[in-house]
Amino acid sequence: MKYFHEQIEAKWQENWAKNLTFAAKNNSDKPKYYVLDMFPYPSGAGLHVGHPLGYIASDIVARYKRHKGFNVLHPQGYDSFGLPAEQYAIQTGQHPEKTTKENIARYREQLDKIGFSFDWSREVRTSNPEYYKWTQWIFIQLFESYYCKQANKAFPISELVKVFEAEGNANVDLVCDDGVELFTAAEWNSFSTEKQQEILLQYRLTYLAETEVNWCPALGTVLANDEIVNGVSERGGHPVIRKKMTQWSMRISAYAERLLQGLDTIDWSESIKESQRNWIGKSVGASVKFQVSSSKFQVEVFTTRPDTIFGVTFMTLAPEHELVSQITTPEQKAAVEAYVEATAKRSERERMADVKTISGVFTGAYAEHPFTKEPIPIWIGDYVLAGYGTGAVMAVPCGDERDYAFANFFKGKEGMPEIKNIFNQDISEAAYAEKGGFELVNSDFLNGLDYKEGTKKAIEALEQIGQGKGKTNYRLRDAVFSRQRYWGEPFPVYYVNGLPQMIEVKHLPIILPEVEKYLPTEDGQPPLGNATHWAWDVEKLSVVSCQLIDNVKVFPLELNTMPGWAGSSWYWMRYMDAHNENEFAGQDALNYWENVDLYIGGSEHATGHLLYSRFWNKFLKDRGFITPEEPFKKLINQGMILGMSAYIYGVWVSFSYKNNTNSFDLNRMAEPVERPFFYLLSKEKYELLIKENDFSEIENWLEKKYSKYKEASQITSGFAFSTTLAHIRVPVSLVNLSDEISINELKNYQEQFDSIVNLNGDIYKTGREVEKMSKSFLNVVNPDDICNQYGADTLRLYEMFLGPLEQAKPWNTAGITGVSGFLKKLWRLYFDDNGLIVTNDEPTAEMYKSLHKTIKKVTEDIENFSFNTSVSQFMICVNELAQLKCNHRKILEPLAILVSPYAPHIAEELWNQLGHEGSISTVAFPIFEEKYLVESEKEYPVSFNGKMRFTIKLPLDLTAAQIEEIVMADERTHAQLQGRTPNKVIIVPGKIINLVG
RNA sequence: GCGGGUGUGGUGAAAUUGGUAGACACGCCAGACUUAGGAUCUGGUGCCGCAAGGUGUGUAGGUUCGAGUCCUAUCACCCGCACCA
Repeated sequence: MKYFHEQIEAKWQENWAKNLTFAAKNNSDKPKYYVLDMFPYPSGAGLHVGHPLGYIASDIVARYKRHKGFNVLHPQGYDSFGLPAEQYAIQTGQHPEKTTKENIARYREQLDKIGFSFDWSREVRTSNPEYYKWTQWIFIQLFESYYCKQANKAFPISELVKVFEAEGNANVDLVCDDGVELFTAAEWNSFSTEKQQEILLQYRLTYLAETEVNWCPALGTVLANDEIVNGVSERGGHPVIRKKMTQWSMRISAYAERLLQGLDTIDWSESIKESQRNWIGKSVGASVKFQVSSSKFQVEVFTTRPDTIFGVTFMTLAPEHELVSQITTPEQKAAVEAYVEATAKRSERERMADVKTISGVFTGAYAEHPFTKEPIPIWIGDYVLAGYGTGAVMAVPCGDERDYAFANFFKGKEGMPEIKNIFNQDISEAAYAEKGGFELVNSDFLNGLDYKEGTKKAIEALEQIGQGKGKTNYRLRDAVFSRQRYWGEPFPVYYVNGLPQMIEVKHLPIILPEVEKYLPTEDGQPPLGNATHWAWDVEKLSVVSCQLIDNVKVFPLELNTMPGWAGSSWYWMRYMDAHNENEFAGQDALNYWENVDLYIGGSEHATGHLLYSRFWNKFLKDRGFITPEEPFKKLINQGMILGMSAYIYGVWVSFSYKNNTNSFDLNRMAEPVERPFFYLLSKEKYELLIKENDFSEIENWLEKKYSKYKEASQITSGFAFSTTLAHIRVPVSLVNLSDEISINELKNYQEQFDSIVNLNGDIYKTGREVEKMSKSFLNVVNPDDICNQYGADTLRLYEMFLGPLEQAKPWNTAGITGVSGFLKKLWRLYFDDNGLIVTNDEPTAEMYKSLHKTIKKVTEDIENFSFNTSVSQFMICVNELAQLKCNHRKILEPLAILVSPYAPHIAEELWNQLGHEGSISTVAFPIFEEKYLVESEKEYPVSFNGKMRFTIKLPLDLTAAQIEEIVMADERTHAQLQGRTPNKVIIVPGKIINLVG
């Protein structure tokens, strides 16, 4: 009986689906284990072999935990709102829902082929109204909450109203917008409802405010900071500009400290934690207020070096700073305005690109030093960022490189005084930016102090005169939550007199309306502006036609939609109780599953999804909906699987000639002149050509071949070839396991390869290079193809065998024969040509040893997520058992269970063929027993001065003295020592023997 | 510039945490069986050397009886952040 994966795998996949083998129960006597994959965005391109890597790893853990007696939750779903489907809709007019459904169907088909043990009965799709109903609900909860700094948690906004009614807002310590006005209880109670609403908006955890946002004109939408990479949009790479817009934001900054502290409690990789710490960007220092001379204005700055307060030489404001226009003197007005305008025109990217160019303008205004009362000139400069701190700095050139460079650049100009040095250090060449190794001088009451003492004392003094205080600043900004897109969750919000009103929870979901076009409207409204039925009737309590809007009973609905990360910021909770119609998940289910024990996904979500998810989790905890502080206890980032692009090498040859007056491109002329063609060279030859820059061979060949042209076309002069070296990617699907490609096949494949000329026959050996796996690089390997040819079990084993899960590694299909052969070998332990050969004989000690070695290793490996070494161990074990001619049930039954998390289909089949009913998936995992590994002898390595010379087999119960005696008597020892006596003999029983001297 | 990570055969990678470096595979070489081989099986394969032997984990030092593993310095590459005050 031979091993045919085709028959086995389809059979078991059907069996699992039919019997709901992997459906998890929400109550059980077993301990729970929740293992989750980052759910995919179903793109039109389908899966390549890189995508399932993490799913295979998590599936092994899920299956292993079931064997170990856990009640395992291992769900899967789709992050199905998002930009690509919408872009496609704009191009084709197809509803994104349609393409999304098609893509999901294709994903599901591909996933099913790999034999995952997902509990599909809990599938979620973020674009389903039953799901986004609860995304809308969470949004409302955030709106109805505020954050108390003292209690360090969120509370219902209704409680804040009570506080305002009783005592106003002067004594509350809450996270809110900058510059909220102070009021007493009496004032609050006298305010109109509208005014009260406006004030509350400044405290809510999701709020509507005019803020400076990242506007991407090409995508027609705003983007959050984490959606911008190097100044351009993450999707599509379009430029992004700063723009003031009224947008929904999430007050994630309220959670900055908890998001930072929480990192110490979770088992994530150091690099992801570091990314998050970086993103949160905590810095401790002080805020200092400078009075602007002869005016009512104050400039507030944030500094991490309050100890250098006496070194302040000037101040710099960001060009966007609101005080700029108010403090600039008439003489400087023109120059300042020109500078501000020039800065505004530059994109974020341009500004980032040239950080070395120093620019700035003096405003003409002066501030007063808080202690010396000396005048300090106020400048503007684009090295100061509007978005960080207060958008203003106190410049201390002696202690900061940027201030130093700025001061030197404008040295001698109006408004730029001599640099003040407050360190007992030389600053003639550069600033002294260290936080140690100095003593403060020229600093009045700070003289003689160091950084630590100086900082402390400076803050105390500033507090005394009311011009500063200790402050912790975070780089983390509130997250913009509106998108001017169609394919996202609609907000459950309508507007009365421009003020947002929440729709009552019982009327959710507010379903995404149909639109004619997915583009923005002509007057620049978001796509939902195209909807005809998009107004809220407060009497009928339903969505009605926009024509009925009267702003009395019928009001306009919000036209923005939520960003892509909304739906993914809580989905792990929905899996716990995926069909609950009354709650986002039931209390019992939430209490039972708590949070995710193991989360596997890509590191590209380090600062986006993973930060937002932690934020929502903490919020829902604060409001008493859930109990865990963190959503994902352990996180593993699988490494990227890279592609092996195939290249052909050669020269592009094209022709041109000149007659007396005109230059012609012969390629454009009618026959008989040929088109440019690609003349193939071997990779070695190509590299040699590049090195030596010698084209004579090709040119000679061309000269010969085309001499007839010269005659035929009667061109006597100016006929020329141009040759350009190039290497071109070819589809890896056409390349065989020996890297060879048929030129004919390639020509038939695509027109662009038509012009290839190969003088060495039809077969060409391509060069391989490791690159990102991508459709555009023609190097995508499809898991379906691997499953069809080698089987899902082989694919699973090979993906794990490639190397450590977290490492990036190239995919090379050629190597798959190793694991494919292993499965065949495994099968042959159980079957020969005539059928089952398993016996009930008692296995030998060696067979037990091989098995238990494997039990030990595989158990440890799975616990340590070291899947590649498990596969090696399986191979070792099967090789040994084959050598031992082992066909003993007592060995082969446990072996099938050991293999089953990795290669579940073959394991099920073997289990059944061994006469068991039902699935192997919950059979107890074999237990390692030390007794089978106990050895009586050891092959000792004998070293002389640390160099291993020979080995000697000795009983393990010998003492060191006995070993020494035997070794010293050995002939080979005498040969090595050549009469010398060792100075020292080191013997570690059971390990090593080393003779020194 | 700051932070995180990685350097081991022709290739992917192992190494019980200080104890025989290169397990397990791919590839390659030789052989067997075959009409055939991209099937199967056997043996070999770090490098130099016919061999004895020498040498070898990015580089240079150090600790140790013994270092891929620990310490110091240094180089290269990858990832993240970056005028963050």
